[in-house]
Amino acid sequence: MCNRMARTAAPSDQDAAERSGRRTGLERDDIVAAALDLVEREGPAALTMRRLATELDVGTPTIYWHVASRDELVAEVIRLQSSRLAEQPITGTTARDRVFSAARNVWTSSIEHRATTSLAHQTGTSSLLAHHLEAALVMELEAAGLVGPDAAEASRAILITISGALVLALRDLSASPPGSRPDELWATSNAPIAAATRDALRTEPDLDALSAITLRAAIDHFVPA
Amino acid sequence: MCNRMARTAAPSDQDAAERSGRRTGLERDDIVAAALDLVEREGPAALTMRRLATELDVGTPTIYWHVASRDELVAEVIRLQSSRLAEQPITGTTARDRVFSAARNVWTSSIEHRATTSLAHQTGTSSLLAHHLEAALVMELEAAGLVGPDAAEASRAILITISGALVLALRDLSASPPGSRPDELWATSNAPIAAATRDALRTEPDLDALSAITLRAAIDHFVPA
DNA sequence: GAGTGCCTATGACACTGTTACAGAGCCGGA
DNA sequence: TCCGGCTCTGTAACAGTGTCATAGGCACTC
Repeated sequence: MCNRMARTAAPSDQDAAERSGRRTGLERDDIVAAALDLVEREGPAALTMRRLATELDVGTPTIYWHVASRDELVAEVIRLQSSRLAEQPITGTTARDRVFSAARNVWTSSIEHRATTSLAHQTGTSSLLAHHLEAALVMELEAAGLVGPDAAEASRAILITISGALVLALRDLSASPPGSRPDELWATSNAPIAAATRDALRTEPDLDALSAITLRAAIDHFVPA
Repeated sequence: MCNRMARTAAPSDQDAAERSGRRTGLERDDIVAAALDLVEREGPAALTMRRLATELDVGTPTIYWHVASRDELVAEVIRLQSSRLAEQPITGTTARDRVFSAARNVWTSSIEHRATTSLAHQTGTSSLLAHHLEAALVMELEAAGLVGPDAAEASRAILITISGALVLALRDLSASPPGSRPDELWATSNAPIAAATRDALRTEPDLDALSAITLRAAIDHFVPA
């Protein structure tokens, strides 16, 4: 027992300079940054300890010296991405518009970095990823007059709407086995449904618009005008 | 080339009797049923080909003779569970109440069989799992006066609401690494938020109630009274 | 009895996360 | 100058995973 778990605490910034002539200069932050880059480039499945080690031209145990486990690495990757996403501009003049804008920031950035979003989703760290943007959303809710449990409830309802739409938007239809894609299901279904409805259900939805509409509905319900 | 992929088509029911004295009588349906049972008992992670083979007192290749791959097995498990979930009673007199009841059936059955729901979620087969209940929902939407794209849009918005709440309800907080749980995040956050709001965000939400409220909001917006 | 198909076990391959161990390179002190 | 110790890294391995090539057994038909 001795080594690992180093630098789990915060103070790891000022010593970056004096440690100049270490070995390879490989730092925890470098590993996390490389991991995030790898995920963004080649998807969540590419984030393998060996693969990441190869990317850094290093052995796998080296990574384990800086990071306790893959789970912790993933959490750190999500944390980094979360901080990069912070501080997005919120537009609008009315309270509802500003809340919508703040919520929309979560959606757009999740879609733009879908690989990282999927990774967070798979590892149950979505709340970590969205935390900064969620804080901005809560601030707008308070500005709209909601405080305490009301603000929490509205915030959660809004995020439920977004993450539900993300589930649909991020799933990989090409990876699902034949016969389990929605359009096939509706095509072979014998439910007593109008042909027009069936056709509508078979077409790929415009999730960007659908997400916006559902979001509006939630905001109109929870945020006072 | 020869064997596998057997019985991928439908006609596999009437020959169940005449094949009485085969070998062990192990059938594709038995494997799928055992897999579903295993998942319900010990969670999605327990569904391993070797584990399932041991459960059936059989070698792994035997499973691969009946089933092409793990993905196909999972799809079949979800399909089985979906058919078991079908035909749940819908209550209510008004159109909106009946739509709410149909949508609520998806929620309650997903929560009751959370292991299977998680499995479907992880493998991107959620639409397969919910398909029968979704069909019932669409029928109620048509009864409420929505047809074609309108019905499809309302159906999707409602399912977005439910699956979003399920994402929150099914995540395993104990598995997430320290520092990434929502209550910790809000405790350490320095966002300019009222203390009451922060406290509310730190408490575990009543997702059952929250899901119902958000669902009501969506229905009120999409389904005419 | 011989042959043909259906079904099954043995054993292996490539891959994953993780770690025990041995050893480099640099630091401070004697 | 040497030397111990700390920090970091490579080699090799363990226990898992999904998947498959191969060989064989069983029940049936001719």
